[in-house]
Amino acid sequence: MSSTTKESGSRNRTRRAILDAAITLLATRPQASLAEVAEAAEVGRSTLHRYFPERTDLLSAVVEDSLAQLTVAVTTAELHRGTPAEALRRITHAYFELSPVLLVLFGEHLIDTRKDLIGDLDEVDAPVFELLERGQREGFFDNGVSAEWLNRVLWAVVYTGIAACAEGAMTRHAALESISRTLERGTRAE
Amino acid sequence: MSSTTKESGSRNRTRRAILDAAITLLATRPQASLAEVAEAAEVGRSTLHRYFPERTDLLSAVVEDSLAQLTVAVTTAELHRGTPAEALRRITHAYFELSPVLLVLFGEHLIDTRKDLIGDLDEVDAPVFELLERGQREGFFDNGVSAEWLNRVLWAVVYTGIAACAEGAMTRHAALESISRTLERGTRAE
DNA sequence: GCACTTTGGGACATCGATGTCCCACAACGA
DNA sequence: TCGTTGTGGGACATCGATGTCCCAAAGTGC
Repeated sequence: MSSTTKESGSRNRTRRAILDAAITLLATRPQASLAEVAEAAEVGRSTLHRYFPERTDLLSAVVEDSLAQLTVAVTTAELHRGTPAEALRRITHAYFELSPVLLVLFGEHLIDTRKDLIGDLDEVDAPVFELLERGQREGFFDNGVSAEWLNRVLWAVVYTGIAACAEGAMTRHAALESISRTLERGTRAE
Repeated sequence: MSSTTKESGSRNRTRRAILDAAITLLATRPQASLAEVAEAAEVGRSTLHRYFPERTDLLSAVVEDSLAQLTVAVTTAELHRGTPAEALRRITHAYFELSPVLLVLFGEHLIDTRKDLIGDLDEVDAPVFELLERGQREGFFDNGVSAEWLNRVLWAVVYTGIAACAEGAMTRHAALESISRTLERGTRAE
């Protein structure tokens, strides 16, 4: 509930630099060493250890920060507004823009570190879940599968687009278009 | 092109046991140690090293074996027969049954070891690609996205179902049903 | 039963990642 | 300017994973 409070200002900046670098790096290479993270953050290895004494401390902070960013995105999307189709498009877009965060959260390494944060993830995308259920009730989304399944598919398809971009197989625009199209068709009711 | 040829018979059995255990284990824990692999295969660590001197040797063999299994599955599915919808259902089913193999191939750790095997993967599911293109030509599958995209979505959705099963969130039957349903709707033309 | 093959496990060296400590130096604020 | 705060890098100990070697024991086929 508080991370950018207190502290000297320069401490906050350093902390953010480390976190940003870690998220970017761990998104593509979850097994990256702390030395690599420090280098990516343009920070000494001892400084990194000063902020995050152990590797798990860094991992936890990365996941927490990712969840925080995700929360902001979900909240901003105001999924209760407009038609389910429109809201789906908004959240899809929002997820896509959070590429590194998605990658970090989707990668399974968080399982190794903090089991308790998995529950937080469910909490964070509760609004998405509600959107999916609302869409099902209103006849927009497929009722033949569970809302949980739709949620999983949402994540998977967005992830696929991000991965395709990362490989250079598609442009961001093309990926976003394909994601939206496939999701709309795959999730809507007859 | 040859792996179960020659050799003493007991060597083949041991090799298979190691490979099977490795695929199963690495599917869920790509970073598992060689000691764990040996234990899972009920084999001494020195025996493991005798068959696969280095870790990369084991990883390569695992990927090669996975590709071989995938090849058999794709060939057996005879994707050129029947309607695209039927063929899609067959390959979906086949992929799903190969859960651990899919997990191993989908996990990115293969990228670290043998870049050259990625091309082999494209080669292996070339028939799937052809199916998707055929379906597009015949008006069964969505023409608004690329066949490559459809292929990625196919993998992603099957993977999602497998993951859901692994977490105990769904039964295998429910997962397979959801996968098929979502894929059919998500990929077909208007 | 005998010779050959295969196996299991211990002992050992090595390597990279991690974590700790310390100290000189730079940055910053009153 | 001076004291406080933050930083970078080196030295070091530790740990787990990896890889090598060897030998006694179990398994296999003739």
